Amino acid sequence: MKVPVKIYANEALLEKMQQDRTISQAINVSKLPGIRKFSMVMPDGHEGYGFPIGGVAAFGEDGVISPGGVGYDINCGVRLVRTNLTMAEIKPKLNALLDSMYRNVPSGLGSSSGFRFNMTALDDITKEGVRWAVENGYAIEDDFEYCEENGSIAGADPSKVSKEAKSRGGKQLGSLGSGNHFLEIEAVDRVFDERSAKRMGIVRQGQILVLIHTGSRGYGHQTCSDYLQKMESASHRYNIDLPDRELAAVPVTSREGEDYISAMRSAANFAWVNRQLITHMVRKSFGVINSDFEKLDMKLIYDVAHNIAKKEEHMVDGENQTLYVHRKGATRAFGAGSKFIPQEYRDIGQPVLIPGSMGTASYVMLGQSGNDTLSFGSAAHGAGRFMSRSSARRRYPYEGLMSDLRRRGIQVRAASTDTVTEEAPGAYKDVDVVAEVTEMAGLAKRVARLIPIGVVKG
DNA sequence: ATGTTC
Repeated sequence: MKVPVKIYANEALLEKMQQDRTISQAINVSKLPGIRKFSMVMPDGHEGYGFPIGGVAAFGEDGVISPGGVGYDINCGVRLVRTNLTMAEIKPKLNALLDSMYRNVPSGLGSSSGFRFNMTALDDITKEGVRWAVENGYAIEDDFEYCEENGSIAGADPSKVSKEAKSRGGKQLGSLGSGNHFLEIEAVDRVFDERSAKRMGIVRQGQILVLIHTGSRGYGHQTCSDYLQKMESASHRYNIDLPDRELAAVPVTSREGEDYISAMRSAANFAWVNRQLITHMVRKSFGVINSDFEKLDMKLIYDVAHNIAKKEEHMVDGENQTLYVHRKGATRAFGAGSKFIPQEYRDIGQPVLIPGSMGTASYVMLGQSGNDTLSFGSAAHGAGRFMSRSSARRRYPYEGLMSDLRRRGIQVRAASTDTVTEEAPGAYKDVDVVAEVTEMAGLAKRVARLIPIGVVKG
């Protein structure tokens, strides 16, 4: 090990991590060339491909970049949109709203969207990200302001993305996908920090918000696969000693490394535009509540990436260093004062969105000052899976699960019964515990707890 | 996560 492994957990979360390969995977990561300070696991960590999910690792310019440290779903992430509606106003129209959202936003495995972009347009989109969406009428100016990286990460080069990735992804831009991806109608359940909540336009208990969780679909998946394959042989060529072949990695300064970074950034912009197009359709869907949805104040609160590697400056051994921070199932969580936080939030910290599993709470948090030293400014990304998909399917039969959710006041629209059972609340860790541990560790602090009243799933 | 073993 070149650096220690640091795990943020309480006893129960740690015990769970000890039952799969989470910790041995974090140890493997700690052996990679050029790693700085720690190989880390966030409180929601569990076993993943090569790197643990919930893993954070930063490499210097003498170090490596690894697709396994980003994940298959490049820039999988979450965005939160507010409304000025209350629970009482929306309740009578909730079914119509969910039907409208389910109709307007294609979901499910292999789903394609109603948008059609040719290859030139797709390349422009992945170069420019949300800036393209603003210029083409799919976003308002504020949407750009309230995305991490403005939803437009620099250095994307779609010529480094395969034709296959483009042809898979092109028809999927503006679709939700499957697995744990969702659209959720949330009601504010509890506010922990009124001043900060107000800054985000969260002003009362029972206020309705919309949470959108999806990523780069087949475009990012194919890009990850392509580069894992290329790097497997390249890793050997650069004499990188891999403790696990799933950790395929190359020097950040190598041709293969630079190509992957350019392709990954293209996929990241794809994901931001995907969440943006879905936002556009969600806003339109609210037409069933008010024919003029612009009266509903549906502003973007924030959009975070939780599967990405970012070039950032951090203090290491008393000097400012350029690092490639891999966050896989982990959220950037910069504290107050960072110039990378929108002006409106700069004195309170970067919003961190922690979605729970279907039917459980989600959290709005803020990056804490001092987090930079602790975790390169990172926090958890969700509840974290507790049970395998197959176990969840066996344990939670569809009909019983649906009636249980209905009893708790949660309406569900889903493309697949298997997806619903695989995503049963019991298949995940307790998000309340993850949020509490994240706060106690000094990574991010709780601002608001949200509870779902309507869910659209793939 | 994913045209879920192209």
